[in-house]
Amino acid sequence: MAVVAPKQRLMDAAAELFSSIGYAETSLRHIASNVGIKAGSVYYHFESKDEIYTDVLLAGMDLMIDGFQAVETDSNSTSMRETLAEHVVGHLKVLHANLAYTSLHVTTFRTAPAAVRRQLVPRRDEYEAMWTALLRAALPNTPVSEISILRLALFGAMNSSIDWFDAGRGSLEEFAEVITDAFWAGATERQQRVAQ
Amino acid sequence: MAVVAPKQRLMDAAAELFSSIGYAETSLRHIASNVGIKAGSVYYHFESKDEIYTDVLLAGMDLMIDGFQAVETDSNSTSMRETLAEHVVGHLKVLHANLAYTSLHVTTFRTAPAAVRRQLVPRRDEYEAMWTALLRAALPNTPVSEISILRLALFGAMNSSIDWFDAGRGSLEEFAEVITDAFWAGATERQQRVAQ
DNA sequence: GTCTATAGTTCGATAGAC
DNA sequence: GTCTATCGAACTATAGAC
Repeated sequence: MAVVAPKQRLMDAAAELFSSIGYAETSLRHIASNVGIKAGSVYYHFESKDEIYTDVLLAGMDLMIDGFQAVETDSNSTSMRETLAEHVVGHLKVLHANLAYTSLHVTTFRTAPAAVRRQLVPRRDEYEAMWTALLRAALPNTPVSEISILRLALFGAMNSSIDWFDAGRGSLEEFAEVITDAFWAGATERQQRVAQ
Repeated sequence: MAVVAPKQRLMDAAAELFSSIGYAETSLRHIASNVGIKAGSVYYHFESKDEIYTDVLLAGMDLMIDGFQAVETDSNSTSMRETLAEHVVGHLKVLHANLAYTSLHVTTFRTAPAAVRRQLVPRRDEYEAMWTALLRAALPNTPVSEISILRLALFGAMNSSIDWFDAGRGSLEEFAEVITDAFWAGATERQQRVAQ
């Protein structure tokens, strides 16, 4: 029975603290103490605080990308409406199953050090491109500029749930349904209006 | 010709820095230097860094509340769909016209010191209640639990624009239209489904 | 692989001169 | 109302013992 790697345990502790009190407010002493070692020892595993941050953010985005691809693979949906719905559920499930890692992209990425941000941008672009392609396929008659807006608004709606979703008081599936209905009905209605 | 009050100038500088680099990363020395004074002098105007933060957040939320009420007063819309659209535009306009103040509620409020958060909660609740009442009036046949989800998703979609909206490449009105269509069409479609 | 000890910085806040 | 000077605390990161 393998023990969890120290590097992984440090990343878990760091992710938890980053997302609960913020990056700047989280000290290496605090991270280290949460895994039972001293601050100086952290430097055996990581070169800097920024490296921990970068690794955590990369891991978070990889989870989202893997989640998207898993939906593609498992899906046997017939309609685009259904495919979209599955991806919305998938996004929300991966997001909330790994909140400490994934929520940082919503909450703190914006003020991350430039060097950290630079290393993350390609991976984030990759995920965004997957969604753009999905929406273009689902709404072939919607102008590209509007697809952009739709994707950003959809991300905003889904990701805001990190602040308010409480697993004890509702299901992710219910939220996914409401959101999918909104964006699907709104976009198809607009398409019909333009077609007239 | 009255000069801008020093307190106001400090708040402007602080809000700008808080929103661009984050609260913890912003030093009093930096704020002070941006208005041409020294860090020690800030304490003549404010009791602490937290007090500046609280005042900025309160001012930001007051702007949103005033904006909502201004829409109510000016509105001569006939349909609920139109009233909702006006409020979406209003929210987005006030949000983006005062980004340094208002965006902090989206970006940093979550990790604000407990004492700061406590002083803000009533004011934020007030604004949220206005929107809940609006949505309940607009969608009288939608269950209350779903109104909650709709409001949170709508806020998420609207507020995410602080990260991506570029006044040079699109209009707030266009975004407001897309969003209003989405939430209106989705919610009304769901109502009809339930009614059947 | 973890420890102690500490260098070197920066921070919020205070005191007192002007 | 702003200044200088500084206190005490906290931080990242390094060096070297074990």
